[in-house]
Amino acid sequence: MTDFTPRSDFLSVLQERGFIHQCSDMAGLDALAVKGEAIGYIGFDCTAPSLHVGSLVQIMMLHWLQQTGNKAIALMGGGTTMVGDPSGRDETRRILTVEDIQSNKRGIFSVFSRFLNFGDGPRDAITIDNAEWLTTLNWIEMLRDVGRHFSVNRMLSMDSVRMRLERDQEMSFIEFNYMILQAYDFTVLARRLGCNLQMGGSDQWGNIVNGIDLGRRMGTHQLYAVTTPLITTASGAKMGKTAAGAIWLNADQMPPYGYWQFWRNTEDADVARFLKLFTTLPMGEIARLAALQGAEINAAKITLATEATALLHGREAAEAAAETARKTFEEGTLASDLPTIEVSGAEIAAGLGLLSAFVKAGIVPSTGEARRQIKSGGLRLNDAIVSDERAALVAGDFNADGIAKLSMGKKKHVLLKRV
RNA sequence: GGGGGAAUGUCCCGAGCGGCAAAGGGGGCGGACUGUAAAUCCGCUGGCUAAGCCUUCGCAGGUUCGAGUCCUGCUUCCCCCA
Repeated sequence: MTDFTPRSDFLSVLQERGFIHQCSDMAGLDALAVKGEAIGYIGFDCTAPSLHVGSLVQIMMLHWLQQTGNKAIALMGGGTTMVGDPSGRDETRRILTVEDIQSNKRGIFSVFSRFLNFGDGPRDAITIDNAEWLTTLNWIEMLRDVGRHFSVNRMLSMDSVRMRLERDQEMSFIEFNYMILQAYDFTVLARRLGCNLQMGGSDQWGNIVNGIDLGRRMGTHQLYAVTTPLITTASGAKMGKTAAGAIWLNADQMPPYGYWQFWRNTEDADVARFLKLFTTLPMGEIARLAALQGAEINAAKITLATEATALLHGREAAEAAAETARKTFEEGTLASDLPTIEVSGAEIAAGLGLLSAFVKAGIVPSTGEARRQIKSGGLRLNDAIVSDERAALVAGDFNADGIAKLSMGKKKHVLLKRV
């Protein structure tokens, strides 16, 4: 961003932590935030049962908005999800059923309570679903009150539309309307709740500015926009897509240990940036951690992992994950809260093959894959490399507590528990 | 409505004279080197009761000893004309 020096805590924090990609009017917004009068919202799609790390920057922004004495609104896109945002997509989104959207909404909301304090007080965060007003809209009224303010010429020139047209890709009318609905949301929130700020990812800039524009034409108070940069890793990959798939925020889809590991494996070059964005550690502490060199930077990664996990899953779960990792990687001993799979004594007595055991543990998808991994020396039983693909588990492979450890590579470990 | 083109290994892109478990990438996984990092190098990347068997090239039939490849019909998508 520019050299503007904000006076408000809100914009100061966002600026020094690297949240700001674009802002419609820093000075104007700053003046509101100084008085604690910024009322900002971010819309969240309900296309999946859980948000993933990609939305975390946005959530952190709402968190800071509230922490710095302003009001935060989490808008659930129950209505807009029925339409589908074409931004950043080169294909039409799958149309979800209303039931799917409802259950997705519940899953997503469970995450917000970790980052925001909800309630009825003036500084409490609130959540609201745009289905509330979008589903009852009257087509003719909508055209007269809102549609007249939109220029199709300009809509056609928007990135999300233009790209589709240039590539000769289909864009349905329903998607074409998405930006109108999002702009309309902004004005509804402005009128109902006094909302004056919309935040979002950089891909939302066009949609947000449309909302500001519509607000002006429809006579709301002045509205503002802030967008975050697209967060990629230093090697250019999008955040949150890894080997195993997306990094979900809901614990049932990504347990705290896995979440901790995700942050622990951050690239060197990303550590400082991520500490600023995804933890609430003071800037001084972050500067100290960022100065670490070479192998010492691992200490910073551990802090990053624990702090980020604590924000989402609580301090206790984060410490437990850190301890599990310490035992597993530094001591090479058994940590009891690694993922555990139970097997019956009878099954073992019958001669459970190692190949099947690895499949059962969910480490490999098929025995074929297990065989391949054995050939390249990737599988281990109790830390000993498995070389015989015909081997079977025997009683001696289990320790006194009836536990055997199966591993693939350095990072994947699963315990087998005999019951 | 008329004419033309496309669909391939269930991650993606993409070659494929009738003998094909099917070239090559990307991505991913494992190994070496390291620091649970990056970069680099090597290997692997349909399933199984595994020297064998089974299932894959949009769907359904057909020709053939043998079909991803040829023929017929269908579905979906794209382009041009109206």
